[in-house]
Amino acid sequence: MDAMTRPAERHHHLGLCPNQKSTVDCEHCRVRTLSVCAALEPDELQQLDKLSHAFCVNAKQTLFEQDEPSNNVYNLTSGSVRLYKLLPDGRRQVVGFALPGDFLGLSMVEKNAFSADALTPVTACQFTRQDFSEFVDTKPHLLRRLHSMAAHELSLAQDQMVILGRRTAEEKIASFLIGLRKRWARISGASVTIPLPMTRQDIGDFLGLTVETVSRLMTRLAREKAIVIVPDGVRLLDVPRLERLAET
Amino acid sequence: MDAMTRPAERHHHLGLCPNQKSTVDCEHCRVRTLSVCAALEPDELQQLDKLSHAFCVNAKQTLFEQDEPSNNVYNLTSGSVRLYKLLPDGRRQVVGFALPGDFLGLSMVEKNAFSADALTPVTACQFTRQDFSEFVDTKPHLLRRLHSMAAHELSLAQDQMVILGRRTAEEKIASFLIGLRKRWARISGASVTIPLPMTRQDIGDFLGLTVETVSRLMTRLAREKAIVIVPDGVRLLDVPRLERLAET
DNA sequence: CGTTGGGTTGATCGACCTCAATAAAAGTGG
DNA sequence: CCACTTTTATTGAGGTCGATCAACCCAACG
Repeated sequence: MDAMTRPAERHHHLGLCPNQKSTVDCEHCRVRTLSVCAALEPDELQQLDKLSHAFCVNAKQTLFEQDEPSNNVYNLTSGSVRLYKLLPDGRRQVVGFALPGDFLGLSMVEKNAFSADALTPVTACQFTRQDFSEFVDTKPHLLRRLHSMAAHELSLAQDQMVILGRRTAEEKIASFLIGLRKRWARISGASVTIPLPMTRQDIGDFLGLTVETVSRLMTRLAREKAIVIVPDGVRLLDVPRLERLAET
Repeated sequence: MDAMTRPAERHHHLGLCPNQKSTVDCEHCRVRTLSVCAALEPDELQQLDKLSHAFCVNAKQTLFEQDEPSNNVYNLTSGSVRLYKLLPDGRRQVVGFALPGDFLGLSMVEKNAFSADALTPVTACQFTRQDFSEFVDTKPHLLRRLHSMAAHELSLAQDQMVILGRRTAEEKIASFLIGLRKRWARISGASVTIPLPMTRQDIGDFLGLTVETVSRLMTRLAREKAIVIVPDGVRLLDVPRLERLAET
């Protein structure tokens, strides 16, 4: 899978950001049909492209931080991003992982509700919030699209509330794997091997568990032949069993 | 507080729905400035009013159910509503409580993502999803408003993820009380006494706790003079302390 | 009245956390 | 390429917070 090549990219030295425009051409953009751009006609796509800045960072770089003014919005074209909130005492809650095609800044509010940093090298189309907001004002169908993506995000957040509030550790892990599999499938097609660009700590902070619990349960699922742990990813052997654990 | 009069209304016999239109007149609607209607000009308000059906149910009645086609959307004018998801084995996660001014059906999708039932007698402006959706299509600024309300919902959902994933039981209770206080303040002005139209079980299902834990911690906060438990509500004595427990 | 639903309280249990050690992998500099 | 550090992952032993199980109270209501 294309997605599985990313771990290699990790080895770029920090600061050596690949010297490329994030998309040479919106027409041939690999994530166009997944992203907010799916709502646009060719001519509109061109107009929007004029406002776009190629954006590109290496792993571990910060895109933006919680409570800071949100000057930019991003349409992610490759790589993955961790979205999280910090409590004053350092506890962390990961509120989501952004994958190619995802839009950061859907709500177009003044301040960032969370921090975002790159888990892998990331490319994106960047817009100033102002530019993007003004463009949206001239294209009601784009606003519709934005709204429907926000509605989808809300639905995912509510599913996550069920997972956090009412599921056991094992069910949380299974739900996480099944959910991620579904998201990768939209992007790069169905596969039993799914990339895990995030650390165990990140997974724990997403599921309300400790690193140790995540590690133990992944090991146990592997011992019981439900999964195989591979470098930077996981292979799902017994999808039905995982789905049973995760079922709504 | 007006809101505190609701518990008395609870004693209406089921089936005896108060015989009144939910709002005689949009112009004088008490929740207009809070609700989706705030985006509308007087003439638009009139147009929308033509599509509206007065909706009115008693406590414990169902508004709509998870996974059913969402034929209607609602603009809540009085009362409160429990929104929840059920797992196949009966575990329940309350994903939110809707209060006057809240809109149910923000995302305008085909199927309900959760069930909703009245905690108190409820009045609302009801629209068919079709009617409302078509109306929205003619009013981009209304779509903007809808989107901004959805963005706000998303933000609340993410805050709830932090509460569910990374807070202790005591912090959960404090966050819940402080959060609800803030919401009631928007509706009926600041007050130290906040109505709790929901049961301890509902609070537990919202916070990922059992009834017993909710009860124990409320009792403890009361014993320590942080709150006073009153019929169908709570009086916050030591707001600073609760805010410290709840702080972001 | 008896029944029912909601709330409180106590005793006990266990899932997950904490603390600690080790292992494995990735980055760094000579 | 090899030593060294740093980061991430795994595993074990023991503790704890909140769950479970059970009893009881009380107000509402038929």
